[in-house]
Amino acid sequence: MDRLDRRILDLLQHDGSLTAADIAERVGLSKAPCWRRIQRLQETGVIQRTVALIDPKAVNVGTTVFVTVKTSNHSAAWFEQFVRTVRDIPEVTEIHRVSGEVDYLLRIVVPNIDAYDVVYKRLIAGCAFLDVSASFSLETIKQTTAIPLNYAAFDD
Amino acid sequence: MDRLDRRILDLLQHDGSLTAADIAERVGLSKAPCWRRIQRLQETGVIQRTVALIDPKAVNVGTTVFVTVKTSNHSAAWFEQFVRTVRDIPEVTEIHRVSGEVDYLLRIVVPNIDAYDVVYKRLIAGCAFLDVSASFSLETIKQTTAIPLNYAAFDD
DNA sequence: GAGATTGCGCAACATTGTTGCGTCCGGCGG
DNA sequence: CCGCCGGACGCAACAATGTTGCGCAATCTC
Repeated sequence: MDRLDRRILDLLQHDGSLTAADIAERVGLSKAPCWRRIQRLQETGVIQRTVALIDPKAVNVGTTVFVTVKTSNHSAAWFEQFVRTVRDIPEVTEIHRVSGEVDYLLRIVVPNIDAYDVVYKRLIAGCAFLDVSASFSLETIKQTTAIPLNYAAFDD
Repeated sequence: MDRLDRRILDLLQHDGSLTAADIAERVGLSKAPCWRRIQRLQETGVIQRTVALIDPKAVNVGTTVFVTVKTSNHSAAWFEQFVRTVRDIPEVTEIHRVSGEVDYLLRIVVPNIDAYDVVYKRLIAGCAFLDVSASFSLETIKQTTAIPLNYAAFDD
């Protein structure tokens, strides 16, 4: 993993439809070795996958909700039940166990508040919580999947 | 936008490297009209773009922090200054104005806690806050960019 | 300093993207 | 009831891109 790989990653995480020839030209390589680097980055899992990003509002799923959760039952059994409950709900796009006041933070994407309530009821039906608190996104000011690659520390 | 478009979108948001022929076969279409549908979805902005997803840990940027922010200055000028401050920080991957106890929620991606502190200092240098509270992700249980497309209400 | 290793570039071939055209189905007006 | 018209599909050809093998140069190792 050198500077070239980093530049390739940065190009691809902003535009995954770039051709190997495009990238080769921009990083100053010919297309075959560039393609092989991309291939290696995929096979080693540095590039997990490439996906299409859909405009949520264009498909009427434009409401994002952040839900914080507290549990009173800090057991492995509760955790497993919790994961089983939330992992397969497609509206739940992120689940983090976090430090601080709350125990878990969920990111939920739904068409509207009514649809959130359906998800909420499905949550509390599958699992016991000490507290569940929803915070609706009124305006998404920025949103990107790009990871900052300015940290030069990882030149192997 | 019909059922076929929805299936195409769902395939592409899980694997953007699928060829038009692959998708055509899975949705029961021949490749030309399928390609034209994909093209139309891109041109109308339903598909915003396709990107490569990078394993954060593979590039040593594996720490996610959720930062909630309160302001005492609810003015348009403050908002503009806030957006200017945070929008161009690459470590800040999401900015939401939210309902509830706090005013804004930021999602920040950094290599470690020290790097978060650098971002924090950059934040408070550019903008005045009533409160800033960080919550570190200790474990990412689920993470996806896929939007739930099970809502059949949008058959135009 | 010689051999081994790694990565690059060139060139050929396979696969996929892209376009034009003819056909079929469904809706609309005569 | 019939014929016209618009939209979407399928087929086939062509252009662009992905993919692979091979030879060469630079670097590292011993």
